[in-house]
Amino acid sequence: MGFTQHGLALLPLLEPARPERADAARNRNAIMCAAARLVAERGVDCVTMDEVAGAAGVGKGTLFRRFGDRIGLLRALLDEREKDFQEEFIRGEPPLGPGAPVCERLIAFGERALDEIELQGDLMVEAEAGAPGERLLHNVYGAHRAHVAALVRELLPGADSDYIADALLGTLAAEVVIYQRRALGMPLQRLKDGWRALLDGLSR
Amino acid sequence: MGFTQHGLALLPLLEPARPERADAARNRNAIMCAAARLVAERGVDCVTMDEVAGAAGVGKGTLFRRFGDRIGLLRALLDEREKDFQEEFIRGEPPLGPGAPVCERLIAFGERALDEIELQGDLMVEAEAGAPGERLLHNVYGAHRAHVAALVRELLPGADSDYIADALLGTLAAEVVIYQRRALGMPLQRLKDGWRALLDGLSR
DNA sequence: GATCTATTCGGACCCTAGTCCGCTATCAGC
DNA sequence: GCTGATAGCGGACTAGGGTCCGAATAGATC
Repeated sequence: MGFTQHGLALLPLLEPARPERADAARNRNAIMCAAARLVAERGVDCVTMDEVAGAAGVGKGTLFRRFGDRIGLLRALLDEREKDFQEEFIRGEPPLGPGAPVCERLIAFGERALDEIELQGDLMVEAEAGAPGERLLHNVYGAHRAHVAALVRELLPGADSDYIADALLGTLAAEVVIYQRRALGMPLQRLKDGWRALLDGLSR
Repeated sequence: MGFTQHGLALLPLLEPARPERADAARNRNAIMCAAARLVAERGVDCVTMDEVAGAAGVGKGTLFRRFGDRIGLLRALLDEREKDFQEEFIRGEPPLGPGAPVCERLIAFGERALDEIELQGDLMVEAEAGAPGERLLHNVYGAHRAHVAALVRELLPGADSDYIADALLGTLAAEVVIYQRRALGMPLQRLKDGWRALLDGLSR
């Protein structure tokens, strides 16, 4: 497994003026590989930062310098797939990407997001669980929000698209989806149907 | 300020068989008064459990024995008002209580919930920020969910009322509302209008 | 290759939530 | 009142996240 530089998720952000030093890059890679392995082996909530540092063969200071905090590290682990997702809904094929009818794109967006949670929900829940409100201020939420709001603006020209975007994205928060899937035992398909019904209801 | 026994929020829960011992009741009261005072003075995120214990004149063990954890203490602080809220929407006057048209009741529910967040949002955010998903498993969410789902079931007989309840309550999560109010600067009235529009959209 | 500076490294340290268990106070029954 | 079982108390202790700063290293410049 190989990881590239940058821990951000919004697309074409300017790279740092000076490239990262060789030892720093080596360590970043070692840390992310170790973290990914430990998380896969033991589950995200049974991995401490000390263990990650130990497994990567670096000191704790290095770990925190690179990733800021635990949440930062987890987000970095999710970053690759998130970039793919963003690429798909911004420039990818319909129905997720441009070209399909707006309502179809929204449906596809939700279904894709639910699939992603199905795949790495635990990690996402933990990564969202930082300081209260932090996830909402982060790039990932911002990108999703901007995308959904833009589509809603097309779909319902008079409506408060920003508010509706938050409302819709609320149903796709990993915490909520995991609760519905595990605690309530709702099948994935039911959530997809519900999402579609929500959009149908709003656009009718 | 005086606080009564019990830390739960769902309505007529059976009281413990044997009433709490006198010293325990005294300590509970001292702790809650101290906690309420410290939170009011310094803001909820600047109060540690040690400080609360110190200010209440009890040991740390007592604090944790009574309230389980930090979240438990904060929830207990919110409990009185939450009980009032539940009383209002279950047995109170219309439009919040029974008697008004279902849609009106839902609108009133959301507006009341938003007002509550306006009043003690910080505390609520912090109290919701426990282990991921914990808030959803708690009595308070359960009670709100049951209420909203029941109303939705009446309003839209064919729909997936449980799913819709989660979707609607997502917009009333303290974390989201605080984000909209503070980070995005949305006025409270805009959130109330948005809530109403959401319900109009769904019931149309 | 020597030198110099900015960047990075790493582990000792701090803070706070939460646990544990021997000691103490309460109160029901006598 | 006395007494014994039971519930409650409290502070020393642990664990894990996050900080700090002197030491070490990369890599640009000469």
